[in-house]
Amino acid sequence: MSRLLGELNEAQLEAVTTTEGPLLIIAGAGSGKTRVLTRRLAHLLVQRLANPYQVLAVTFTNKAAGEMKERVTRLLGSDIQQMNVSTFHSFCVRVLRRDANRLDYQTNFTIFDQVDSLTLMKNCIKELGFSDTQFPAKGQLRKISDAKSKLVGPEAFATAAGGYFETRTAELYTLYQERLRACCAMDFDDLLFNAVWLLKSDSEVAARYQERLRYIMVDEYQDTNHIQYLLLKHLLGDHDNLCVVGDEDQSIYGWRGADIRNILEFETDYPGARIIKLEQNYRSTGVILEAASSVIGNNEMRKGKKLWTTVEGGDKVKLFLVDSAADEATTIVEQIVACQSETPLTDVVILYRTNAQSRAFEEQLRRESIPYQIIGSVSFYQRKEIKDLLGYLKLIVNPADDISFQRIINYPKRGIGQMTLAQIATLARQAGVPAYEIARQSETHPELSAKTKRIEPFTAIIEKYREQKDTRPVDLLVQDLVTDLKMIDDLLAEDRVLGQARVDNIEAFIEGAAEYARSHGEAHLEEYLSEISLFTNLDDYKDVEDKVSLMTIHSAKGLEFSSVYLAGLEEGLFPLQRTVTEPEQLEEERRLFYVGATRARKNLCLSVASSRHRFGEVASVMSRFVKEVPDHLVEKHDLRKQGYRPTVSHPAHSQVGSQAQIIPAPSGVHYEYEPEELLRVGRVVEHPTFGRGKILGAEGFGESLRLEIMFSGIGVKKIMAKYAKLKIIG
DNA sequence: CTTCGTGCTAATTCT
DNA sequence: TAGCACGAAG
Repeated sequence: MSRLLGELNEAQLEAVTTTEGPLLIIAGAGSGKTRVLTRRLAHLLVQRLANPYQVLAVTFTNKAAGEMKERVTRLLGSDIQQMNVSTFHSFCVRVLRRDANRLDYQTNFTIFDQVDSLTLMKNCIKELGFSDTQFPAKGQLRKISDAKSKLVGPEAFATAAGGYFETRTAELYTLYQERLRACCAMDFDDLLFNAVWLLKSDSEVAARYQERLRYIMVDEYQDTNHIQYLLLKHLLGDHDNLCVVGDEDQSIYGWRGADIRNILEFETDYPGARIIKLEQNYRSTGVILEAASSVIGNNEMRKGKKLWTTVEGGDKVKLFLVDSAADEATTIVEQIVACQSETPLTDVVILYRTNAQSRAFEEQLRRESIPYQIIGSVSFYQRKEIKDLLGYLKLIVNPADDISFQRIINYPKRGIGQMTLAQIATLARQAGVPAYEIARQSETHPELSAKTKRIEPFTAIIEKYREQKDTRPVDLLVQDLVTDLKMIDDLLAEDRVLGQARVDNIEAFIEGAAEYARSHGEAHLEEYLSEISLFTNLDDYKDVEDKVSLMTIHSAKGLEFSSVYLAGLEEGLFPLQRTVTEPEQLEEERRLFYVGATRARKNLCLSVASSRHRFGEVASVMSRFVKEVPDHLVEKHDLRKQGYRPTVSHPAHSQVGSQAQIIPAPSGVHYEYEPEELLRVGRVVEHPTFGRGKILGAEGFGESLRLEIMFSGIGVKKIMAKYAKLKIIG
C-alpha cells in the first residue's frame, strides 16, 4: 500500500489520489508521468474503486501499453488479465471485432495499412479515370483521412464539397469506402471512425461501455485528435472520471490532426476539472533542461510552465559542425565509441528528423561493427518479403481482400500480369464478388480459361491453408506456407547479399509467430493477424539489448536515454523547409526539437552538416533552433575541414540539367557561421601544423578575417582565418 | 501478354 | 535518391 504512494512528490501524490471527476495532469518532460499513471491505475484497483475491467487506460503505442500493464502487475503483485490498457486503435479494434456486424461489417474484417490503402486509392483513381498527377493518391488519402478524423463520412463530405477538386475528392472518397467494404477491410482511420459511429448510433453498445468503464485515463493527450476526443466523450456517458495527461510543449502530431485545443481547453470542456502540474524534472541535467527550455520559450502558442530540477549543472551541450552527412555519422559514431565505457550502447540514441537520414549512420555503425537497431525507417512489417507473406495470410483469412489478392496473385511469378488482373477485376465487379472468387473459378470464365493453368496453383495454396487456419497453430502454418511458396530459395537466388537478409526476416517472422502461439495458447491465424496489423514500428524496439538505437524524433516520444545525439540541425531539414513559412508548423518543429532534447538524461549532442545531399541541393545553414540555445550552455566543436568558406546556395529546383550549374555569387553568398562569433579574442584554437594557440587579436571580417594567434612553443602568428583549418577548443 | 530496362518525377513526421 | 510509369523486347 505505502509502496504505491511512496516516493512521490506532492503534486504526483495528488495526481495519483485524485480519482473522481475530470483531471488534467500537465506533465512536463521527465516529470515522472509514467510513474504517476501506473500508480494511479494501481491505486484505483487497490482501493477497490474499480475492478480491472472497469478501467481503461489509453497509451500512445502498444509497447507503452505493455509496459504499463507490466508495471501495474508488479505494483500489485498479481497478474491482472482483464485490465484494459491499449492504444486508441487497438481499443477500437476490440470494440469492432465484437460489434461491427451492427454496421454491416463482418467482425473478421481485415485492417489495411498505409500501403494497402494507397494501392486501393490508386485503383480508385484509375477506375474513375482521373489524372494521377492532378489527383495524387497520397494527397487524396490525406484529405480523406482528415475528413475521417473529424467524423465526416463520404456523404457529409460530398454535401459540403464545393468546386471541381473537392467534388472529385468526394467521388473518390465514396468509391474508396465502397471498395473497402467490398474487401471487408478498414483502414486505420476507419477503426476510429467506425467505433465512434457505432457508439454514437447504437445506444445499446454505447450503454454497455458506459456502464462498464468507470475510469478512463489517457496518456499523451496533447496528441489526440477530434475523433479520439469524441470517442472519449461517448465512452464516458454520464460520469466524468476522465484523467488526461499531457504537455502542450510536446504536441508533435498536428499534421495528423492532433488538436492541441483538446488539452488547452480541457477546463472549459469539462467543467470542474482539477488541474495538476508536474514541473519537477527527474530526468535531465540542469544544462539540458535549460537548453531545451530556452528553445521552447520561443514558441508563442503555449501556456508556459517552468520545469525545474535539483540536478544542477551537468556537461555542456556539445555542438558538432561537420562538412557532410558522412562526416556527421563518423563523428557521432566516434563519440559513441569514445564514451562506451561510461555509457552503454543501450543508453544511446541517434535521433533525426527524417527516416532517410538513418542511412549514413547505419553504414558507419556497420563499418565500425557497433551493434545498432533502427526503429522505423522501413518497419519490419512493411518489408517486401514480409508483406508478400502477409498478403497470403490475409487472403487466407479474408478471401474478399482484393488488395492482398492483387499483391500476391503473381508472387511468386507465375505469368499473371496487368492484363489478366484487369480481366479478373472486371469480371469480379460484374458478378459482384471478390476477385479471388473469380480466380478460383477461372475455368468457368471463357476469358480466363486459357490462364487457368497458371492461376490454379495459386488458388490451390490458398484453399489448402483456408482449411487449416482454424486448427493449426499459426507458426506451423506460416512455416509450411514459406516452404510451399519456395520463398527461401527464391530470395537467395534473386540476390546473394540482400537475399540472406530477407531470409533472416522471414525466419524472424516465423519466430515471432511461434512466440505468439506459445504465449497465447490456441493462437490461430486470425487472431494473430489482427494483433500484428496494429504493431507500430516502435513495437519492435527492445531496450534490453546492448545496441545503439536510431529513430526519428517522433518515435522517441516517451523514451529516455543517457546520451542523445540530435542530428541534421540545418535549416530546411530541421525545421523542414515547408514549415518555416507557417508559424504554427514552425512551432511544431520547435516542439519536436524540445521533445528530442528532453529525451536526454546526461549528454546532449547536436550536429550540423554544412552540406547535405538533398536531391541536388548542397549548402545548408545552421538551424535556428541551435542558435536559440544560449551560448554559455554550448561546447562547440568545429570539425569542418575547409575552414570558413562562403558557400553558394542553389535554389533547390534550379536548372534541371545533367550539368550542375554553379550560380555565380554574390547574391547567393552567405557565411554558414559568423566567423566573428566563433573566433573571438581569448578563444583557444587548434591549428593542424602549429598546434594549440590562443587568439590575441583579430582584424578584418568575413573572408578577410585575419587572426593573431599565440601558439605555445612557437610564438605569435598572423593567420588568414579563411585558409587556416582551425578547430575551436575552448 | 509479361518482363525487363530506362527515364522521369517527387521527396516528412505515424496509427 | 528511389520508386514508379512507360516503352521495347521476349
